[in-house]
Amino acid sequence: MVTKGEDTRASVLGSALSLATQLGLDGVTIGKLAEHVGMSKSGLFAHFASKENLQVAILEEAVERFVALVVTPALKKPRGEPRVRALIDHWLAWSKQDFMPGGCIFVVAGVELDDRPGLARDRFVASQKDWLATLSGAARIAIEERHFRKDLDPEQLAHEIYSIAYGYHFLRRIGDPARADRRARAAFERLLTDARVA
Amino acid sequence: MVTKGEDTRASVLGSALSLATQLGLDGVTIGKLAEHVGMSKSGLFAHFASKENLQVAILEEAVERFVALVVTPALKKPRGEPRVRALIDHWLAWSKQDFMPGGCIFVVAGVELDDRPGLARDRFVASQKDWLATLSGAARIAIEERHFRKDLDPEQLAHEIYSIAYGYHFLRRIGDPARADRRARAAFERLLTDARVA
DNA sequence: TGACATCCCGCACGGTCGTTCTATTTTATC
DNA sequence: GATAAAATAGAACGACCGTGCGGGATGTCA
Repeated sequence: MVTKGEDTRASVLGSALSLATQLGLDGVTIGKLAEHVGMSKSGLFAHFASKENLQVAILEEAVERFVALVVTPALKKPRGEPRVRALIDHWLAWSKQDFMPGGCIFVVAGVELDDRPGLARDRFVASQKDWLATLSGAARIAIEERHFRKDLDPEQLAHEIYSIAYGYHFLRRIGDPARADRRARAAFERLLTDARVA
Repeated sequence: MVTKGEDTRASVLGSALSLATQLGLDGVTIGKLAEHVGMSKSGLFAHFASKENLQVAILEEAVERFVALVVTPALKKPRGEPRVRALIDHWLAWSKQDFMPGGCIFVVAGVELDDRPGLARDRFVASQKDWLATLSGAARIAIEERHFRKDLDPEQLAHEIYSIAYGYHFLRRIGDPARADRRARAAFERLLTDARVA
């Protein structure tokens, strides 16, 4: 059964996630968030007990959605290159989700939490390590399936996929988003072509 | 002649730049900055007249240093691939500069200014467009010099160099910085190898 | 319907924010 | 060394920050 409190908390987190992509994790103040969801500061605050907890909760909400929208669907694809491609495709779609009007929350969090030890940073770093492991794992499977070259370094591939996606996030804002999309896809194609067996 | 005011302003901007890489542009509050340089809030504030101006000034200081440390030295290298390589090498060194303890200021600014129209954002976007133009220009010259393939898309190459560098910035923080460095360099090598004439 | 737990609000607290005054000190010029 | 100009300090402002407390509203279940 879903209590009223859990319900409120979930919808607050949805708004908080959206706000965080635009204003940063620090920019999501209790006051602004409360106004945004039509609650009092203190009423909202009671759900999280501290701002740091709120930030961690935002990250956990984001990870949950990321897994649901990117990782899980890709795992249903056949092992090997198709699964790697699915991860990439869903990832590109991810940073355009409506609930993240300011772009990928992990990019935002990465910059902010960089130099700030604490629970939020720990949670973020763990999520990114997980994600890199997922990427390199999929690449390793593609090698096993003989889709990719035997001498391919799966972690290097994961690193480069990660870079292109993060670069995409920035370049989309500087120039024409459609062009950035095309260029990112072209970069991925070059990457995959290079990874395939000769 | 250098007046006292110009001198103070310059040293304040140096501190502000350092702080901004760790706390973000918004995180550089007048109070913290004043304490950091041993001045009063109001005395410091008089130099910039508004926080937005301060942020723009920080960006201009950063651009100036970037040109001096990355662009200008590379322009002294021979046209073609050597110059492209120099741009890349100096760029990697750039984000490790002592005066940017929190990493590349442009990455930080990019995330923060994303959704915030204003002078600071305008200044940032202009700087990044300039930089992309410099990169693709160097690539175009390398094509003319027959170092790179004739059918190479210089803007695509610029886009990919940009992505690898920005990805490097993030990956350096998640795992082992030395490993991130090696992987970024490997990615660049692959990029250049692919760009060369067959 | 009554009892009780949960949820939420109003209010207040000490701090810090950006910014604006006025006054004082320091610097540059003759 | 006098004087005008520039640089800095001090105190104050209204606004917002994160956070705690006490009580009223709302939901849950016998």
